[in-house]
Amino acid sequence: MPAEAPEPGGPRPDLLAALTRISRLGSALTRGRLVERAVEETGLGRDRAAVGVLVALRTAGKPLRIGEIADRMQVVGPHITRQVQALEKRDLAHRIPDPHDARARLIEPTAAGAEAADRYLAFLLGWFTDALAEWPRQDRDDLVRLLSRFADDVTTRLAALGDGEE
Amino acid sequence: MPAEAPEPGGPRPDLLAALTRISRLGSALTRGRLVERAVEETGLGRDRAAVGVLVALRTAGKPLRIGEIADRMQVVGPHITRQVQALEKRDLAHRIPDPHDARARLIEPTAAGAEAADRYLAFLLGWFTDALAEWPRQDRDDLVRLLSRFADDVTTRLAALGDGEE
DNA sequence: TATTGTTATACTCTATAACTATA
DNA sequence: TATAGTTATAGAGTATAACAATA
Repeated sequence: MPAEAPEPGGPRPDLLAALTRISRLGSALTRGRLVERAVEETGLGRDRAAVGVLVALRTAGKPLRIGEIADRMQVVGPHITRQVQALEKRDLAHRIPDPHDARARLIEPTAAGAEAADRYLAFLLGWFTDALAEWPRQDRDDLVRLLSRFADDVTTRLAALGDGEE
Repeated sequence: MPAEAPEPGGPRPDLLAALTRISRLGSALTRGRLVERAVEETGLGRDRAAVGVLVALRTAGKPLRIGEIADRMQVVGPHITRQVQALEKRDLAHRIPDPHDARARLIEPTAAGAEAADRYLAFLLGWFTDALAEWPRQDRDDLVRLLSRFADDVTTRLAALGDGEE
């Protein structure tokens, strides 16, 4: 009987299958060769974590405080402190005083750092653009639209999980 | 001029924005409280990695060799060896001889292990079902369909990156 | 000689705790 | 007293290298 018209809110096996695929994809992207190649594309070593900070700064488009970077990347402060120190050593970022708060410093990519971040992003964007190149236009548009909304929805719900409770 | 009708294959800023969101979502899911809660739901400790193995076995629906588990999870063999040892100690899985190859053993969840995996999956599936509950039916269907295809496409291309070259 | 798995070891990313300086 | 950041330390997850047993 349940084969006819499943209730709109019920659990869906295809959703489970999709989540399984996405989960695998997530690990493959995080640890796999694509990001490795993209990091190599920056011309620097293969320090993924530091590149992540650089990308956060680049996409922000303005200098950020340590705490702001940590929030955006959803990691704790000390981790960012260390990555920024690594970036500074290689002249990819530098600290400038925060005019409004002497406790804080603003982190800003150097010209070399900004270029490295751009190469990284261009490589990834190109790769995914290729991956979608043969898709029908409508499907591509739908995917980007729905994926963005999905990510936003889920991120919001995850934040709620973190705060008060479920 | 580029505001009118962008060429179908060109780079899209909205794709970059979507990738940024998805990337953040990925980290939040991997390290965040949702999976933590789902793992707690199993009734076992908070050993995410071991639960991953259990889920791989459960979704396979049949006993798997160490190498098969490693392939599906896209990690190396020694890692699986250790997780399976942990599962065995807690009576969540056990090894049985492979009738076709005396070098290998087949890993099979115990009843307790299978139930734990089911609780984990049910929790996650329920959470995502809730997250999509207020979406229009059509959008939900499209998302699941396109997301699955996207994951498959990208996984295939990633595998190609690993093999020959690209 | 090639393959399956194990043991031992090391590395990457990230967290927690304790502390300093400024607000 | 609360907040921003740093230093020091620890842990989870996963990789690499060397090896054992069987094919």
